[in-house]
Amino acid sequence: MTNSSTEDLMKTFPMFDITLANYIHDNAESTIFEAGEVLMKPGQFFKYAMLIVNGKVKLYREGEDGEEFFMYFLETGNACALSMLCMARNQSSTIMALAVEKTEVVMIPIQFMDVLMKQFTSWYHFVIETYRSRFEELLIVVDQIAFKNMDERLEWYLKQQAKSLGNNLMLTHQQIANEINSSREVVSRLLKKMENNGLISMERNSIHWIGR
Amino acid sequence: MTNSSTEDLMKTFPMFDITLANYIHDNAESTIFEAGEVLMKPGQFFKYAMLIVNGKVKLYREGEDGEEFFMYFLETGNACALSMLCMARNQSSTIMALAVEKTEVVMIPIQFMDVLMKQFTSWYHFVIETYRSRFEELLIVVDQIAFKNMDERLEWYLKQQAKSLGNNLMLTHQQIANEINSSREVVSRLLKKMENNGLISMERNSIHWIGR
DNA sequence: ATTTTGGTGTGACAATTATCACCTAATATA
DNA sequence: TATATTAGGTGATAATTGTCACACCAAAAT
Repeated sequence: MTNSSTEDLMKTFPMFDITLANYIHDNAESTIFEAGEVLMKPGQFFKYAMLIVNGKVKLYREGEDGEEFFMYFLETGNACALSMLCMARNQSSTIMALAVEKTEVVMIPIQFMDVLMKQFTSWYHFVIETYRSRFEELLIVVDQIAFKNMDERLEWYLKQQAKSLGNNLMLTHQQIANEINSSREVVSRLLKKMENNGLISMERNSIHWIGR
Repeated sequence: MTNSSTEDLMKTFPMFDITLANYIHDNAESTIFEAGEVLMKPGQFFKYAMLIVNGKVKLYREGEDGEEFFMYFLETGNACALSMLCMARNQSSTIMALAVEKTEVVMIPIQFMDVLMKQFTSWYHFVIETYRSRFEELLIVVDQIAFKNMDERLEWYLKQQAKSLGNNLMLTHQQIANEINSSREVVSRLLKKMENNGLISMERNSIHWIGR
């Protein structure tokens, strides 16, 4: 592995056994994705488990007509549950992962999974915790789209973005519309309401989250 | 354990180690839920991992006003990912599980989880496979509600039900409306269209799935 | 300096879905 | 048998969201 040392790995993934960190360091590749680069896109067969050593990644579900529906963030110390899922089934992915800032990813080739699973208890724990936490996030996404109207969904979306990216969000109305599967006009009108209610302030190309 | 023998367990969960099956048999309780009984409801703190030894269970996500949105089925040989999830966090559940037929459930108390995880590789594999497959199902649910209109969602819903419960579905329009978070009138009208298109036939209290 | 481009605002209208009112028919109960 | 209850059908209308048309303006490009 090129970029990260075993020590770096242990800092970001403190639940790892030292021998596990070494094993990963010896057998995985470290890749840097610049902001805006795609880590994983639909139709791609996936041969790696991905660990986020540093940075931030947005995960999207793809619609049949190429819509990109935002689901959740992966942050430093997270792993991509989907990459493991695709690997396990040797299936093409149905999601898109996008680096929102410069992101260092450790990519563990599929052939090492068996050894990792068999030899390292802490790897098992990590994989289970990864699934568990992504599962929880996905349940909240289901709540939002099953039970809530656009105004509440938009508010929740912005709150999530602000939590991960800070209160100054460089987003156009069109981008937001794409990510919540709505239309620019609807988003513009709802944002205007939110601004009137003092929940946000707006400028061209950016939204400042104030909150309640 | 009262009802099932170790041999029964091994038949339903062939990926289990024999020693694992024995361990579970010795330490878990077996419970029978009759059709219509609730296995797990929101607000309940969960102290067991649940394995479906026999029967069928419907999983719902609960809305704030008590709406019950259908997500997926658990069938013989499945486990409830959510029960593990709640246990792990000692959190109250936010889902509802309902037996749709007489169902035998093995309930493993939380205090045995650590031993299971540490001692039995086949238990680890099983838990991971459980999360993996439920995760996939949940992604498809997201697809449906994020991208599809009611007519397509209704068709998909009926197809799922028919696949699990057989082509003769004992469901009222009101029940269906509750499970897809719509209203009876909308469901009635859409079903009428589907009947005209030869996709289903209807009687009072039941729908016969024909398909394409 | 002028033009082009892209982001945003807004009214009019369309499509989808939800709600209300009221009806008929089948089934259950007194 | 008479009556109540529940399932289902249907038109009218409302609420939400999506689409179209077009205007305005700021930033970027020429």
